[in-house]
Amino acid sequence: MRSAPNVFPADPRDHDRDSVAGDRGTGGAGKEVAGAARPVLCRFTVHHRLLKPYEYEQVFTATGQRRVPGAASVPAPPPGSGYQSSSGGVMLRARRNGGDLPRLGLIISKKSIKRAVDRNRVKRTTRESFRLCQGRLSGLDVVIMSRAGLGELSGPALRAILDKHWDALARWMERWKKA
RNA sequence: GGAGUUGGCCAGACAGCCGCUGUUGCCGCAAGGUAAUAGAGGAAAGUCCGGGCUCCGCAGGGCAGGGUGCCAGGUAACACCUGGGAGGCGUGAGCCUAUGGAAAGUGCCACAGAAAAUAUACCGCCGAUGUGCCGUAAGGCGCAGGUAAGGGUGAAAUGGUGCGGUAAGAGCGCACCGCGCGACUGGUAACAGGCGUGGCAGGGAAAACCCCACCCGGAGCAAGACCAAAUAGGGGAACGAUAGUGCGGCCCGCACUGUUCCCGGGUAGGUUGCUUGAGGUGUACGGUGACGUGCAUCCCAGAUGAAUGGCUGUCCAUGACAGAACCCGGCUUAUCGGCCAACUCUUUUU
Repeated sequence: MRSAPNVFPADPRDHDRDSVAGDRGTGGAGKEVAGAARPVLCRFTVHHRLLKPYEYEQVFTATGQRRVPGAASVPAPPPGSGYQSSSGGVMLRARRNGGDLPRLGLIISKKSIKRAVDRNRVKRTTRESFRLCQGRLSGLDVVIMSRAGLGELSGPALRAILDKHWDALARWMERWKKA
């Protein structure tokens, strides 16, 4: 016993959300205008995260580092599909995942940042920065690792470091698209 | 007003925008969308105790090992809390105490000191008693010996003060204090009080072993339970007028191979355990109190590569220590600043 008129306008809205590059937000009703005015790109859900050890392993294999010797389940990547950089206590590794969504994984070790409060703060700041920059990082799996001393940085300082990383990564992605 | 003691409370506030996780409603086949709502702490920490819960096991007794240690109560339980006793600190409110036994035994106590435990004679005092010598004598000098008052050493040296006593001294005698023992009185008890009695038993350490009393199974949510690809391949059933191989001269038959189904197993992964609880708040009653009982009312984080955040503005005037991971009760440690209540001391005024 579902009301038929409600079904119809809900469908196109859903498609807008799913397609990342969708730029046709000009709907008819007032509610839909408010919904389209929101920056749709700045969400951060479960699908934006690396969840399984296998997914982390793919990134490490693509950047030429095999962490677990027995991880034979990861197929050998084509050359040039991975990217890595390191500066300011932040190590970044990335690979193309073949899809549109960017995905983020965090490895913040207890060894590098001692206090749980600092670890949580670094994770939150990194996620927030990734969330705001994800429009330039589509189709990438990114893993952020921490080095010692990262816990002493303030929020703005950490954000500046991450912005540099995102810039470099986006440039690398542009070059690959032209080639 | 100043100084302080105890107990309790808060842990920047507000607004806007963008995000995250759970729950509920609606929409959607689903993925998901949308609205509402909730979303770290007083210590969430250290993991030092005590429990619940789970599995192993079945715990009745003994041994070993470990824990606790004045008494009574509270509690699910405790090493916690409350009340009391004893000792100590403080003018006081109050605070502190690893607070059973060292005359059951074994062992230890550096240095110093004569001696560190059956006490002892280094200095000192005496030399009444016995005796040697000198002297007419009074007496003197010695020896045997007496002595624990005084000195010195030490953390600690056979209880302290006073009087008597003596050759000098000594619980040798006496008084008071301290100590031990005995019965009595008060108290549930720890203990206290006075009475009688004993001349006094000797330092520390039980966080050395030990003795006494009481208590204690082990491992922990990565506990455990369930679903279950792939791979390996165990068991059972059914199907075989007919297949293949082996046994056999042949048939029946037997063994293995076959197809289908079921069971078992449990890896990757997933679900659950997972938050309604020795729960909070209010109130009445009982109790000095910890707390208990009754009634009413509320639902108050539940992530799992791990949510509770970011930016901007205003104000107070710069916000410390710090982040749940099965859950409770405690302890300990870290901590910027502030508020409230009760009480104490002191100054001034009335």
